[in-house]
Amino acid sequence: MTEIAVSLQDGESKAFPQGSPVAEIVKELLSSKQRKQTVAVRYNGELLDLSSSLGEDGTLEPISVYSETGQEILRHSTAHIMALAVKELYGDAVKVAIGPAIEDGFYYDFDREKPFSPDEFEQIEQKMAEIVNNRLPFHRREMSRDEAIARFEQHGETYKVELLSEMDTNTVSVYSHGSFVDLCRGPHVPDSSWLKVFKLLRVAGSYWRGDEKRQMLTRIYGTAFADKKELQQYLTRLEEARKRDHRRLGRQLGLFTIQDEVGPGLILWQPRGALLRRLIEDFWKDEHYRHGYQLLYTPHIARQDLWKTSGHLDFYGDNMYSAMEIDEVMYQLKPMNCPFHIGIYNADKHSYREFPIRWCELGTVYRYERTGALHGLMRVRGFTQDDAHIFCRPDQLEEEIFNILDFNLHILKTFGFAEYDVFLSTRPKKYVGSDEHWDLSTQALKQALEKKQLQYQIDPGEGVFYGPKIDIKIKDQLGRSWQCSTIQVDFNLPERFRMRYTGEDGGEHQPIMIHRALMGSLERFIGVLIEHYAGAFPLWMAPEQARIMNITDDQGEYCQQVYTQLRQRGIRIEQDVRNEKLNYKIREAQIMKIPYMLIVGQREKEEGTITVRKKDGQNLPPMTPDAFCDLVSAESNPRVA
RNA sequence: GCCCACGUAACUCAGUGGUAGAGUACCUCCUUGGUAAGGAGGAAGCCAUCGGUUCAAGUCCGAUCGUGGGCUCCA
Repeated sequence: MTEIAVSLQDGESKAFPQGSPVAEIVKELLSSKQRKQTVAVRYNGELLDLSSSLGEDGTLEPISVYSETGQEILRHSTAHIMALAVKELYGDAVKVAIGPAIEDGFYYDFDREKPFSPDEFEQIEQKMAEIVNNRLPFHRREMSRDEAIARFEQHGETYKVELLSEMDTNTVSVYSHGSFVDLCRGPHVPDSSWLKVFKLLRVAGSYWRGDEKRQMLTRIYGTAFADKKELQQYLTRLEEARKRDHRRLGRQLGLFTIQDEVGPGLILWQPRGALLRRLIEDFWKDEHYRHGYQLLYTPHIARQDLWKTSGHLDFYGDNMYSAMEIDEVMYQLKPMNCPFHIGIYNADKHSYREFPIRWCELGTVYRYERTGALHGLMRVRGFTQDDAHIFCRPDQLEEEIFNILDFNLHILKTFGFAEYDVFLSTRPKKYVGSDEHWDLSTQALKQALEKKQLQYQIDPGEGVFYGPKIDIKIKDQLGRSWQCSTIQVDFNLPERFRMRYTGEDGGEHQPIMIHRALMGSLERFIGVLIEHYAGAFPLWMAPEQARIMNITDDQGEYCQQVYTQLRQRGIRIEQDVRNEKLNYKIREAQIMKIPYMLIVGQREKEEGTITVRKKDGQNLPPMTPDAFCDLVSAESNPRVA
């Protein structure tokens, strides 16, 4: 007999024949209850819905386990079951911290003398499966904060006690399942039998409350899904993401290498990567010329005194490399380009009529990053910023910021990024400059954002020491966010370096300085680009646009001839005249993600043509090399791409 | 920097204390083949580095360097 079973979180359960109006039943059941509860709805024992939240107005919202909320509940409950399993296995040797659901899964932080190792996953998973099979109910209870503190203290759960003692509510909710009681807001599934599909993924260290001065805990990450198929899809997605990891593709496509001998976080650009970078740089320079910028070049080191004047030594010293002595004077590697641009400014007297002055530079800087922070191209120790500094009058500030935002979005769009997160970062704890200046510049950034009609979030206290900033973050394939663009107002350096201009009134005034980078750093930006395109770059930045290949040795000479012709016309072409089968050559070109393969056999040689095979496998009708040139030039302009 | 894992040929990886392995790439030869891997042979490794345990260490232990996943920090 088919039936619907509805179980409430407090353990009560009722069955009804199929066809019963589920929402009505649940509503009726819940109407006699005091609090919001999660209820499970099963058809023939199969889990169908997580229903929850009898709202204030008495309406019922069913929650599917496939919905975002449903998944979150599943995962959160799985985290609790994992904690229970761990407690049952290791008892008082383990203290629990926190265990939330996160994007794609959950984690739980534990404090244990010997950190967990993945070798223990099997044991824990087995225990979890056991608990799931026992259909252990989740019971929600409310108690006073003091009672809860007493309870957790008794069990030695000091982390929970710390959390509780900082809460300002009098009543808290706890969930119990078996021997494990956890401080938790809920909601949870009614019982553990809901949690069929889960997997522990990895262990990681994490500081208690995210504070590196506090206890290092062991975090176990896992995930849970409504069914096996969903889990499988998730694992497949991870695998796909791994395939487009820029470190893997960087190796495969011959773009860059990082070698122990040279040092961590220092990039060696291989010929193809160097070409890709040059194409990006050329485009960047060209666009800056069009947008009224002038290009600068500055050195990599400067006297230490310069960094004292700029305040970098005080505020950024931990990230700078040690000084070197040259002719009894101390010098240091630059972590930023700004002081040099200011030096160029101060080389001349300036008038308000020149403003805004827009100076840009692809400036290579060196910053000490802790080893654990390094990550492929994304986080390195030596990198090239696409830096610029704009000097203007206060009345030009807002408009200039607006212009930069506009330019910024144009550049990102050309590179194929239409989605990003925008943040406005405000005054940090460690800062220079007056509060008045900070407020003024924060306001200008805000207004420009609003005028540009950009959605943004406020990142409180995340500004640089010398000013507030707008950051634009791009997401990589694994969903990690990388800050690329940054626009920063600075009232500080102009003051420190006594920058001046002559105003309309003939008096001396101080210019406002804006720092900005659009791509952030070439290294990181290219890293994001590699993952974004999975290495298959658009024609305008593909290091190798075409590869010509002969079928037999007979066409070797013809191949060479066409190759030379196309190269002279500026096509980025390579030739493959090895004694290999065509299949083999195509396969290799395909793996290298080359947009066009030009095939020449006997037929083409006789007709003076080439056969063009596109990356997607499509063949174009035979054409002359000249016709191909026209085709490529039309397609390889970034401004129309 | 902190926690865990890892480091073997150019690359991807086997190798659970007893003579160092595979596939790919590379070199030579055969093959001249029309849209994603033709065949045969060859060369290639101080098993990251340093120290220890052992009759014996790629394998066990420690340190250092590096990498990966996180935490913290950040373009």
